[in-house]
Amino acid sequence: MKRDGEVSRVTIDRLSLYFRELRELYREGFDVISSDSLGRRAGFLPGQIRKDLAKFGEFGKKGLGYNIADLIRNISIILGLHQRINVAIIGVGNLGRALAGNSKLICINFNLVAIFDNDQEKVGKSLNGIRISGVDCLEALIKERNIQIAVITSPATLAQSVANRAIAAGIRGIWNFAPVAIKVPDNIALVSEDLSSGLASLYYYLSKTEIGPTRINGLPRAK
Amino acid sequence: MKRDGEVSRVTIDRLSLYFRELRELYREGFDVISSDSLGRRAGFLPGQIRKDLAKFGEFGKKGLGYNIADLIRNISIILGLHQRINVAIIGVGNLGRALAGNSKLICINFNLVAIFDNDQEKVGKSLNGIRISGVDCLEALIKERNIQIAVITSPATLAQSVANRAIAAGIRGIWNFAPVAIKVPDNIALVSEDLSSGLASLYYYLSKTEIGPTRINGLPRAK
DNA sequence: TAGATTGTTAATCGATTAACAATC
DNA sequence: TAGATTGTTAATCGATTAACAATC
Repeated sequence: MKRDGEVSRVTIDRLSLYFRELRELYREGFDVISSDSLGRRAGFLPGQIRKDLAKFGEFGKKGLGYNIADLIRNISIILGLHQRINVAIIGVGNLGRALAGNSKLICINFNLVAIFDNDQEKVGKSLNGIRISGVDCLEALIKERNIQIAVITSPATLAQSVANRAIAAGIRGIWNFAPVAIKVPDNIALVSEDLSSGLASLYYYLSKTEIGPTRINGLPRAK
Repeated sequence: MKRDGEVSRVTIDRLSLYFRELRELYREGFDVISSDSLGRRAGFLPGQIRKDLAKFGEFGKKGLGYNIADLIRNISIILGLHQRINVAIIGVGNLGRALAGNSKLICINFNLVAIFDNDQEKVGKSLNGIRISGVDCLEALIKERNIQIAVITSPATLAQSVANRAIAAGIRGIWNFAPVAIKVPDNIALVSEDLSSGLASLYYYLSKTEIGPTRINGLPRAK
């Protein structure tokens, strides 16, 4: 998602982490927190938290800090989490299953209303109380159930065509987990999760700090 | 992972995306590619690709472009993907299962040598040919099998303690999928996947472009 | 050779950090 | 009041983009 131009993706990402930590603090019974303590718990500098929040309003009290319940409510409105958005999952592998049973994994309660798969063995069964439909019903159900976000957990080979069809049927956002770069028109929001890049950066880090006999004899390095 | 200081995490992430696209190009039978075409396919500006690669060496030929097979090999060495690193997965939910059956989802062939879960029902069964062990065996197996990376797919409540134990047992990197901020010593590489932030940014984008009756009456906006 | 494309430098842009006056 | 902590400005830092000479 490269459009927007107002508030950057990194800011929104951090906001969702503050949100997660604030809900945990709330659960633990705290009422108020300073940017300093929140930063220590969530792993950010206090100034960054204040700056991020200040982009949207004045939520704190000088000398006191932030009221946790209020801030949770406000971030929820900022991120638009209060919206009731219908979501479909396309592709019932283990990842699709993991996302379908969301509440523990994803700290956002999304409104899953359809699940699709090509496999006739799976069609008709249900997942978390929702019937799995054939991908041939994609367009019909997207329209019928007013689905706005498609979560793509299909194989990479099918991702682009499934995305095209979902967009043509009226979807407005795509959350792509298939390991492939999919293309969408400018007015469609696209977030691609790239599950392997995290692992790649671990490999990279480990190769640089490797000790002992397995030492990599280094590539030419810049500078 | 905030340490390092040489090449930034965003660069490494992009490198892993170039890698993925290059392998696809190779599969499609291409021999050579320019930064321009690669950029068009993977969604980056050609100059960015050249710049990223130039940090590690000179891999292209002026006037011609990059040899695909060579570049795949070189990026693989840069990222350290040629290392044989033993990996454990801790927590057998659907996400753990998805990652255990890696090859399609993750474009990196990691060397999974142990899987842990607390559930006695699961212990003893196998997943992708690997026996699930009780978490009580964590330290013993990490040492015995020389495991360097722990993938945490346990519930959030257990993540920190499991991380502490894995680190004490000698692990060097953690790939965390539990939705909680875990703390590790400076010499341990940590990559936390935050699965909900992508969804949050979709909600944010949709709330800003909402049309029709559901229009959000805006929060105060910066600037 | 002429056209294409790299590697790299310079210019721009944006994000993070430091610092502090305002104020609860 | 004194101490704490915000919101915000200014300084720093880093990343992206544009442009081009070198050269295949």
